[in-house]
Amino acid sequence: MSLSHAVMGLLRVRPMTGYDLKTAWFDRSMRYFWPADQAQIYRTLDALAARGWATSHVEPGVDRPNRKVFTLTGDGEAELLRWLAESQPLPTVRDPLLVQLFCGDALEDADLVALLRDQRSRHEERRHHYEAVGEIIERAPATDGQRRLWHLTLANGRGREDAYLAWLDEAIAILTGEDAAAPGEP
Amino acid sequence: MSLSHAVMGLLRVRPMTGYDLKTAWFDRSMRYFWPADQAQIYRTLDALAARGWATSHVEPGVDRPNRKVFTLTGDGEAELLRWLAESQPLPTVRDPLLVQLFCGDALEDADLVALLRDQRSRHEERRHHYEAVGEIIERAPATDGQRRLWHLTLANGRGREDAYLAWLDEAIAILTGEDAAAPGEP
DNA sequence: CCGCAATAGAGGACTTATCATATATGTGCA
DNA sequence: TGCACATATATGATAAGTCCTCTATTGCGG
Repeated sequence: MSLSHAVMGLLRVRPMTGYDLKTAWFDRSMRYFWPADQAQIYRTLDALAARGWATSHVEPGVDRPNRKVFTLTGDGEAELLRWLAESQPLPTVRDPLLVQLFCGDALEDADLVALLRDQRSRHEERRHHYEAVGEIIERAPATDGQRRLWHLTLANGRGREDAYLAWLDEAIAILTGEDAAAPGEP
Repeated sequence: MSLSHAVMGLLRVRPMTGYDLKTAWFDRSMRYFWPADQAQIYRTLDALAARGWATSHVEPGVDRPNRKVFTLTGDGEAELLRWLAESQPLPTVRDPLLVQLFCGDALEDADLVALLRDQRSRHEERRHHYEAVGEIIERAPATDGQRRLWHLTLANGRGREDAYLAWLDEAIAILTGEDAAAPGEP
Protein backbone atom coordinates (compact mmCIF):
# COMPACT_ATOMS: atom_id res chain seq x y z
CA MET A 1 0.00 0.00 0.00
CA SER A 2 2.19 2.77 -1.22
CA LEU A 3 -0.67 5.26 -1.16
CA SER A 4 -0.24 5.16 2.62
CA HIS A 5 3.28 6.39 2.22
CA ALA A 6 2.36 9.08 -0.25
CA VAL A 7 -0.30 10.29 2.19
CA MET A 8 2.12 10.16 5.10
CA GLY A 9 4.62 12.15 3.06
CA LEU A 10 2.02 14.87 2.69
CA LEU A 11 0.82 14.73 6.31
CA ARG A 12 4.40 15.11 7.43
CA VAL A 13 4.52 18.63 6.03
CA ARG A 14 1.37 19.62 7.87
CA PRO A 15 -1.67 17.90 9.38
CA MET A 16 -4.53 17.74 6.91
CA THR A 17 -8.01 16.43 6.21
CA GLY A 18 -8.93 13.99 3.48
CA TYR A 19 -10.51 16.85 1.64
CA ASP A 20 -7.29 18.86 1.77
CA LEU A 21 -5.28 15.92 0.54
CA LYS A 22 -7.58 15.40 -2.38
CA THR A 23 -8.14 18.96 -3.56
CA ALA A 24 -4.70 20.36 -2.85
CA TRP A 25 -2.53 17.39 -3.76
CA PHE A 26 -4.09 14.43 -5.50
CA ASP A 27 -6.27 16.47 -7.84
CA ARG A 28 -3.27 18.59 -8.79
CA SER A 29 0.25 17.19 -8.71
CA MET A 30 0.08 13.73 -7.20
CA ARG A 31 -2.34 12.29 -9.70
CA TYR A 32 0.27 12.44 -12.44
CA PHE A 33 2.47 9.90 -10.72
CA TRP A 34 0.24 8.28 -8.11
CA PRO A 35 -3.50 8.63 -8.82
CA ALA A 36 -6.01 8.04 -6.05
CA ASP A 37 -9.67 8.88 -5.74
CA GLN A 38 -11.57 10.33 -2.80
CA ALA A 39 -12.81 7.03 -1.39
CA GLN A 40 -9.34 5.56 -1.43
CA ILE A 41 -7.81 8.58 0.29
CA TYR A 42 -10.38 8.56 3.08
CA ARG A 43 -10.03 4.83 3.63
CA THR A 44 -6.26 5.09 3.61
CA LEU A 45 -6.45 7.74 6.33
CA ASP A 46 -8.58 5.37 8.40
CA ALA A 47 -6.05 2.62 7.80
CA LEU A 48 -3.20 4.89 8.90
CA ALA A 49 -5.08 5.71 12.09
CA ALA A 50 -5.79 2.01 12.68
CA ARG A 51 -2.08 1.19 12.34
CA GLY A 52 -1.12 3.99 14.67
CA TRP A 53 0.69 5.93 11.95
CA ALA A 54 -1.66 8.89 12.27
CA THR A 55 -4.15 10.32 14.71
CA SER A 56 -7.21 12.42 13.99
CA HIS A 57 -9.15 15.10 15.76
CA VAL A 58 -12.30 16.89 14.69
CA GLU A 59 -12.20 20.62 14.26
CA PRO A 60 -15.70 22.10 14.48
CA GLY A 61 -16.40 23.90 11.23
CA VAL A 62 -16.99 27.61 11.37
CA ASP A 63 -19.87 28.01 8.93
CA ARG A 64 -18.62 24.79 7.33
CA PRO A 65 -18.88 21.06 7.93
CA ASN A 66 -16.54 19.72 10.59
CA ARG A 67 -12.99 18.92 9.56
CA LYS A 68 -11.33 15.66 10.59
CA VAL A 69 -7.68 16.57 10.69
CA PHE A 70 -5.08 13.80 10.52
CA THR A 71 -1.65 14.18 12.09
CA LEU A 72 1.35 11.94 11.50
CA THR A 73 2.54 10.13 14.62
CA GLY A 74 6.12 9.34 15.56
CA ASP A 75 5.58 5.76 14.43
CA GLY A 76 4.18 7.09 11.17
CA GLU A 77 7.17 9.29 10.56
CA ALA A 78 9.54 6.42 11.32
CA GLU A 79 7.71 4.20 8.85
CA LEU A 80 7.72 6.97 6.27
CA LEU A 81 11.45 7.50 6.59
CA ARG A 82 12.08 3.79 6.34
CA TRP A 83 10.01 3.58 3.16
CA LEU A 84 11.46 6.74 1.65
CA ALA A 85 14.98 5.39 1.87
CA GLU A 86 14.05 1.98 0.49
CA SER A 87 14.58 1.05 -3.13
CA GLN A 88 11.23 0.81 -4.93
CA PRO A 89 10.01 -1.10 -8.01
CA LEU A 90 10.18 0.54 -11.42
CA PRO A 91 7.17 2.62 -12.44
CA THR A 92 4.14 0.71 -13.60
CA VAL A 93 2.70 1.81 -16.91
CA ARG A 94 -0.73 0.79 -18.15
CA ASP A 95 -1.38 2.25 -21.55
CA PRO A 96 -4.56 1.18 -23.34
CA LEU A 97 -3.45 2.97 -26.51
CA LEU A 98 -0.44 0.67 -26.75
CA VAL A 99 -2.71 -2.33 -26.34
CA GLN A 100 -4.80 -0.97 -29.20
CA LEU A 101 -1.73 -0.44 -31.36
CA PHE A 102 -0.25 -3.79 -30.48
CA CYS A 103 -3.46 -5.52 -31.51
CA GLY A 104 -4.25 -2.91 -34.14
CA ASP A 105 -3.78 -5.30 -37.01
CA ALA A 106 -7.54 -5.77 -36.80
CA LEU A 107 -8.09 -2.10 -37.67
CA GLU A 108 -7.54 0.12 -40.68
CA ASP A 109 -4.57 2.48 -40.51
CA ALA A 110 -6.97 5.41 -40.67
CA ASP A 111 -8.69 4.23 -37.51
CA LEU A 112 -5.38 3.88 -35.71
CA VAL A 113 -4.36 7.35 -36.80
CA ALA A 114 -7.62 8.71 -35.41
CA LEU A 115 -6.82 7.10 -32.05
CA LEU A 116 -3.31 8.51 -32.10
CA ARG A 117 -4.49 12.01 -32.95
CA ASP A 118 -7.08 11.87 -30.22
CA GLN A 119 -4.49 10.99 -27.62
CA ARG A 120 -2.14 13.54 -29.10
CA SER A 121 -4.47 16.40 -28.32
CA ARG A 122 -4.96 15.21 -24.75
CA HIS A 123 -1.24 14.72 -24.18
CA GLU A 124 -0.61 18.16 -25.57
CA GLU A 125 -3.14 19.59 -23.16
CA ARG A 126 -1.30 17.92 -20.34
CA ARG A 127 2.02 19.26 -21.47
CA HIS A 128 0.57 22.76 -21.64
CA HIS A 129 -0.65 22.28 -18.12
CA TYR A 130 2.83 21.25 -16.99
CA GLU A 131 4.25 24.41 -18.52
CA ALA A 132 2.27 26.49 -16.06
CA VAL A 133 3.14 24.39 -13.03
CA GLY A 134 6.71 25.69 -12.71
CA GLU A 135 5.46 29.11 -11.67
CA ILE A 136 2.86 27.62 -9.38
CA ILE A 137 5.67 25.84 -7.55
CA GLU A 138 7.61 29.08 -7.27
CA ARG A 139 4.67 30.84 -5.68
CA ALA A 140 3.85 27.93 -3.35
CA PRO A 141 4.44 28.43 0.36
CA ALA A 142 7.22 25.90 0.84
CA THR A 143 10.89 25.57 1.56
CA ASP A 144 13.48 25.86 -1.20
CA GLY A 145 14.33 22.22 -0.59
CA GLN A 146 10.78 21.17 -1.32
CA ARG A 147 10.47 23.42 -4.34
CA ARG A 148 13.65 21.97 -5.80
CA LEU A 149 12.30 18.43 -5.49
CA TRP A 150 8.91 19.43 -6.88
CA HIS A 151 10.63 20.96 -9.89
CA LEU A 152 12.49 17.70 -10.40
CA THR A 153 9.27 15.72 -10.22
CA LEU A 154 7.69 18.10 -12.69
CA ALA A 155 10.67 17.75 -15.01
CA ASN A 156 10.02 14.02 -15.09
CA GLY A 157 6.45 14.60 -16.23
CA ARG A 158 7.53 17.08 -18.85
CA GLY A 159 10.15 14.69 -20.18
CA ARG A 160 7.58 11.92 -20.30
CA GLU A 161 5.05 14.04 -22.19
CA ASP A 162 7.64 15.38 -24.62
CA ALA A 163 8.79 11.86 -25.41
CA TYR A 164 5.22 10.64 -25.76
CA LEU A 165 4.29 13.49 -28.09
CA ALA A 166 7.39 12.95 -30.21
CA TRP A 167 6.50 9.28 -30.48
CA LEU A 168 2.88 10.06 -31.37
CA ASP A 169 4.02 12.36 -34.17
CA GLU A 170 6.38 9.72 -35.48
CA ALA A 171 3.70 7.05 -35.32
CA ILE A 172 1.15 9.27 -37.07
CA ALA A 173 3.68 10.08 -39.78
CA ILE A 174 4.42 6.42 -40.37
CA LEU A 175 0.78 5.33 -40.40
CA THR A 176 -0.25 8.11 -42.77
CA GLY A 177 2.59 7.17 -45.13
CA GLU A 178 4.52 10.36 -44.63
CA ASP A 179 7.82 8.56 -44.23
CA ALA A 180 8.66 7.77 -47.85
CA ALA A 181 8.56 11.26 -49.35
CA ALA A 182 11.93 12.93 -48.97
CA PRO A 183 11.68 16.71 -48.77
CA GLY A 184 13.06 18.52 -51.84
CA GLU A 185 12.30 18.67 -55.56
CA PRO A 186 10.90 15.43 -56.95
CA MET B 1 -11.41 -4.71 -17.46
CA SER B 2 -9.14 -3.88 -20.28
CA LEU B 3 -7.05 -6.98 -19.71
CA SER B 4 -9.97 -8.82 -21.34
CA HIS B 5 -9.42 -6.83 -24.47
CA ALA B 6 -5.69 -7.30 -24.46
CA VAL B 7 -6.25 -11.04 -24.12
CA MET B 8 -8.86 -11.04 -26.87
CA GLY B 9 -6.47 -9.15 -29.10
CA LEU B 10 -3.96 -11.95 -28.65
CA LEU B 11 -6.50 -14.75 -29.00
CA ARG B 12 -7.65 -13.21 -32.24
CA VAL B 13 -4.30 -14.00 -33.87
CA ARG B 14 -4.49 -17.61 -32.82
CA PRO B 15 -6.25 -19.69 -30.15
CA MET B 16 -4.09 -20.09 -27.09
CA THR B 17 -3.87 -21.40 -23.53
CA GLY B 18 -3.34 -19.28 -20.45
CA TYR B 19 0.17 -20.64 -20.30
CA ASP B 20 0.87 -19.51 -23.85
CA LEU B 21 -0.50 -16.06 -23.14
CA LYS B 22 1.67 -15.69 -20.12
CA THR B 23 4.97 -17.06 -21.36
CA ALA B 24 4.82 -15.85 -24.94
CA TRP B 25 3.18 -12.46 -24.46
CA PHE B 26 2.73 -11.09 -20.97
CA ASP B 27 6.16 -12.15 -19.73
CA ARG B 28 7.78 -10.63 -22.79
CA SER B 29 6.20 -7.68 -24.57
CA MET B 30 2.84 -7.01 -22.98
CA ARG B 31 4.11 -6.51 -19.47
CA TYR B 32 5.79 -3.27 -20.45
CA PHE B 33 2.50 -1.58 -21.21
CA TRP B 34 -0.14 -3.81 -19.60
CA PRO B 35 1.23 -6.05 -16.86
CA ALA B 36 -0.78 -9.06 -15.66
CA ASP B 37 0.15 -12.06 -13.60
CA GLN B 38 -0.75 -15.70 -14.12
CA ALA B 39 -3.75 -15.77 -11.80
CA GLN B 40 -5.26 -12.74 -13.45
CA ILE B 41 -4.76 -14.15 -16.94
CA TYR B 42 -6.41 -17.47 -16.09
CA ARG B 43 -9.33 -15.76 -14.38
CA THR B 44 -9.75 -13.37 -17.26
CA LEU B 45 -9.96 -16.32 -19.65
CA ASP B 46 -12.70 -17.81 -17.48
CA ALA B 47 -14.49 -14.47 -17.50
CA LEU B 48 -14.25 -14.28 -21.30
CA ALA B 49 -15.75 -17.75 -21.56
CA ALA B 50 -18.51 -16.80 -19.10
CA ARG B 51 -19.42 -13.76 -21.20
CA GLY B 52 -19.43 -15.78 -24.39
CA TRP B 53 -16.46 -13.94 -25.83
CA ALA B 54 -14.33 -17.09 -25.96
CA THR B 55 -14.76 -20.83 -25.87
CA SER B 56 -12.37 -23.44 -24.60
CA HIS B 57 -11.56 -27.04 -25.40
CA VAL B 58 -9.07 -29.36 -23.75
CA GLU B 59 -6.31 -30.81 -25.88
CA PRO B 60 -4.92 -33.96 -24.29
CA GLY B 61 -1.23 -33.39 -23.67
CA VAL B 62 1.21 -35.56 -25.55
CA ASP B 63 3.81 -36.26 -22.85
CA ARG B 64 2.62 -33.03 -21.22
CA PRO B 65 -0.24 -31.82 -19.04
CA ASN B 66 -3.47 -31.18 -20.89
CA ARG B 67 -3.86 -27.83 -22.62
CA LYS B 68 -7.03 -25.78 -22.27
CA VAL B 69 -7.11 -23.83 -25.49
CA PHE B 70 -9.24 -20.70 -25.70
CA THR B 71 -10.70 -19.48 -28.98
CA LEU B 72 -12.24 -16.08 -29.64
CA THR B 73 -15.94 -16.26 -30.61
CA GLY B 74 -17.73 -14.03 -33.09
CA ASP B 75 -19.16 -12.03 -30.21
CA GLY B 76 -15.68 -11.72 -28.77
CA GLU B 77 -14.25 -10.43 -32.01
CA ALA B 78 -17.11 -7.93 -32.35
CA GLU B 79 -16.48 -6.66 -28.83
CA LEU B 80 -12.75 -6.50 -29.51
CA LEU B 81 -13.22 -4.45 -32.65
CA ARG B 82 -15.61 -2.12 -30.85
CA TRP B 83 -13.08 -1.58 -28.08
CA LEU B 84 -10.13 -1.25 -30.42
CA ALA B 85 -11.76 1.63 -32.30
CA GLU B 86 -12.84 3.41 -29.14
CA SER B 87 -10.91 6.29 -27.66
CA GLN B 88 -9.22 5.23 -24.42
CA PRO B 89 -8.04 7.06 -21.31
CA LEU B 90 -4.48 8.39 -21.14
CA PRO B 91 -1.86 5.98 -19.80
CA THR B 92 -1.80 5.53 -16.04
CA VAL B 93 1.56 5.96 -14.40
CA ARG B 94 2.33 4.89 -10.86
CA ASP B 95 5.89 5.73 -10.00
CA PRO B 96 7.00 5.16 -6.40
CA LEU B 97 10.32 6.88 -7.08
CA LEU B 98 8.47 10.10 -7.86
CA VAL B 99 6.55 9.78 -4.62
CA GLN B 100 9.86 9.42 -2.84
CA LEU B 101 11.30 12.45 -4.58
CA PHE B 102 8.19 14.51 -4.05
CA CYS B 103 8.31 13.80 -0.33
CA GLY B 104 12.08 13.56 -0.32
CA ASP B 105 12.54 16.67 1.76
CA ALA B 106 12.67 14.29 4.71
CA LEU B 107 15.83 12.68 3.31
CA GLU B 108 19.41 13.72 2.73
CA ASP B 109 20.36 14.48 -0.85
CA ALA B 110 22.83 11.59 -0.74
CA ASP B 111 20.00 9.17 0.05
CA LEU B 112 17.93 10.51 -2.82
CA VAL B 113 20.88 10.16 -5.18
CA ALA B 114 21.28 6.56 -4.08
CA LEU B 115 17.64 5.91 -4.98
CA LEU B 116 18.06 7.59 -8.35
CA ARG B 117 21.20 5.65 -9.18
CA ASP B 118 19.53 2.41 -8.21
CA GLN B 119 16.62 3.05 -10.55
CA ARG B 120 19.03 4.25 -13.20
CA SER B 121 20.74 0.92 -13.41
CA ARG B 122 17.43 -0.92 -13.70
CA HIS B 123 16.09 1.46 -16.33
CA GLU B 124 19.30 1.05 -18.28
CA GLU B 125 18.90 -2.70 -18.13
CA ARG B 126 15.43 -2.31 -19.55
CA ARG B 127 16.63 -0.09 -22.33
CA HIS B 128 19.31 -2.61 -23.21
CA HIS B 129 16.61 -5.23 -23.36
CA TYR B 130 14.54 -3.07 -25.73
CA GLU B 131 17.55 -2.72 -28.00
CA ALA B 132 17.45 -6.44 -28.68
CA VAL B 133 13.71 -6.63 -29.23
CA GLY B 134 13.75 -5.06 -32.69
CA GLU B 135 15.47 -8.09 -34.15
CA ILE B 136 13.22 -10.45 -32.24
CA ILE B 137 10.25 -8.79 -33.92
CA GLU B 138 11.88 -9.18 -37.31
CA ARG B 139 12.36 -12.91 -36.78
CA ALA B 140 8.86 -13.43 -35.35
CA PRO B 141 6.40 -15.42 -37.45
CA ALA B 142 3.92 -12.65 -38.17
CA THR B 143 2.56 -10.47 -40.93
CA ASP B 144 4.35 -7.29 -41.96
CA GLY B 145 1.36 -5.35 -40.69
CA GLN B 146 1.75 -6.81 -37.24
CA ARG B 147 5.50 -6.33 -37.20
CA ARG B 148 5.10 -2.69 -38.15
CA LEU B 149 2.74 -2.08 -35.23
CA TRP B 150 4.97 -4.01 -32.82
CA HIS B 151 7.90 -1.85 -33.86
CA LEU B 152 5.82 1.22 -33.14
CA THR B 153 4.89 -0.09 -29.71
CA LEU B 154 8.54 -0.84 -29.03
CA ALA B 155 9.52 2.65 -30.15
CA ASN B 156 7.19 4.03 -27.49
CA GLY B 157 8.97 2.04 -24.81
CA ARG B 158 12.37 3.09 -26.07
CA GLY B 159 11.34 6.73 -26.11
CA ARG B 160 9.99 6.40 -22.60
CA GLU B 161 13.18 4.81 -21.28
CA ASP B 162 15.43 7.30 -23.03
CA ALA B 163 13.48 10.18 -21.55
CA TYR B 164 13.50 8.59 -18.12
CA LEU B 165 17.24 7.97 -18.23
CA ALA B 166 17.93 11.51 -19.40
CA TRP B 167 15.83 12.82 -16.53
CA LEU B 168 17.58 10.56 -14.01
CA ASP B 169 20.97 11.83 -15.14
CA GLU B 170 19.80 15.41 -14.87
CA ALA B 171 18.33 14.80 -11.43
CA ILE B 172 21.47 13.07 -10.21
CA ALA B 173 23.60 15.93 -11.52
CA ILE B 174 21.48 18.49 -9.73
CA LEU B 175 21.34 16.61 -6.45
CA THR B 176 25.09 15.98 -6.42
CA GLY B 177 25.75 19.66 -7.11
CA GLU B 178 27.26 19.07 -10.53
CA ASP B 179 25.29 21.90 -12.10
CA ALA B 180 27.38 24.87 -10.96
CA ALA B 181 30.85 23.84 -12.14
CA ALA B 182 31.46 24.85 -15.76
CA PRO B 183 33.71 22.41 -17.59
CA GLY B 184 37.14 23.81 -18.50
CA GLU B 185 40.39 24.65 -16.73
CA PRO B 186 39.92 25.89 -13.17
C1' DC C 1 17.03 -41.60 -6.66
C1' DC C 2 16.46 -36.88 -5.61
C1' DG C 3 15.69 -32.50 -6.74
C1' DC C 4 14.86 -29.07 -10.12
C1' DA C 5 13.03 -26.88 -14.25
C1' DA C 6 9.50 -26.68 -17.69
C1' DT C 7 4.78 -27.40 -18.84
C1' DA C 8 -0.10 -26.67 -17.56
C1' DG C 9 -3.93 -25.17 -14.66
C1' DA C 10 -6.64 -23.74 -10.37
C1' DG C 11 -8.04 -21.13 -6.43
C1' DG C 12 -7.91 -18.91 -1.62
C1' DA C 13 -6.96 -14.73 0.57
C1' DC C 14 -5.99 -10.39 0.38
C1' DT C 15 -5.00 -5.56 -1.11
C1' DT C 16 -5.82 -1.93 -4.08
C1' DA C 17 -8.70 0.78 -6.96
C1' DT C 18 -13.01 2.48 -8.89
C1' DC C 19 -17.86 3.87 -9.14
C1' DA C 20 -21.78 5.39 -7.19
C1' DT C 21 -24.36 7.34 -3.79
C1' DA C 22 -25.62 9.43 0.69
C1' DT C 23 -25.20 12.88 4.28
C1' DA C 24 -24.77 17.72 6.07
C1' DT C 25 -24.10 22.89 5.81
C1' DG C 26 -23.77 27.46 3.89
C1' DT C 27 -23.26 30.62 -0.10
C1' DG C 28 -24.52 32.85 -4.21
C1' DC C 29 -27.41 33.41 -8.06
C1' DA C 30 -31.34 33.61 -10.98
C1' DT D 1 -37.93 29.53 -3.96
C1' DG D 2 -35.06 26.47 -6.16
C1' DC D 3 -30.76 24.90 -7.56
C1' DA D 4 -26.11 24.57 -8.31
C1' DC D 5 -21.64 24.78 -6.03
C1' DA D 6 -18.06 24.40 -2.54
C1' DT D 7 -16.91 22.26 1.75
C1' DA D 8 -16.59 17.92 4.21
C1' DT D 9 -17.01 12.88 5.31
C1' DA D 10 -18.58 8.18 4.72
C1' DT D 11 -19.89 3.63 2.84
C1' DG D 12 -21.64 -0.15 -0.18
C1' DA D 13 -20.58 -2.72 -4.10
C1' DT D 14 -17.70 -4.22 -7.41
C1' DA D 15 -13.64 -4.67 -10.27
C1' DA D 16 -8.86 -5.32 -10.75
C1' DG D 17 -4.54 -6.80 -9.25
C1' DT D 18 -1.14 -9.42 -6.24
C1' DC D 19 0.71 -13.14 -3.53
C1' DC D 20 0.98 -17.58 -2.36
C1' DT D 21 0.08 -22.30 -2.46
C1' DC D 22 -1.40 -26.56 -4.62
C1' DT D 23 -2.02 -30.25 -8.18
C1' DA D 24 0.07 -33.04 -12.08
C1' DT D 25 3.40 -34.74 -15.54
C1' DT D 26 7.80 -35.30 -17.82
C1' DG D 27 12.61 -34.86 -18.57
C1' DC D 28 17.26 -33.70 -17.14
C1' DG D 29 21.33 -33.50 -14.37
C1' DG D 30 23.97 -34.87 -10.52
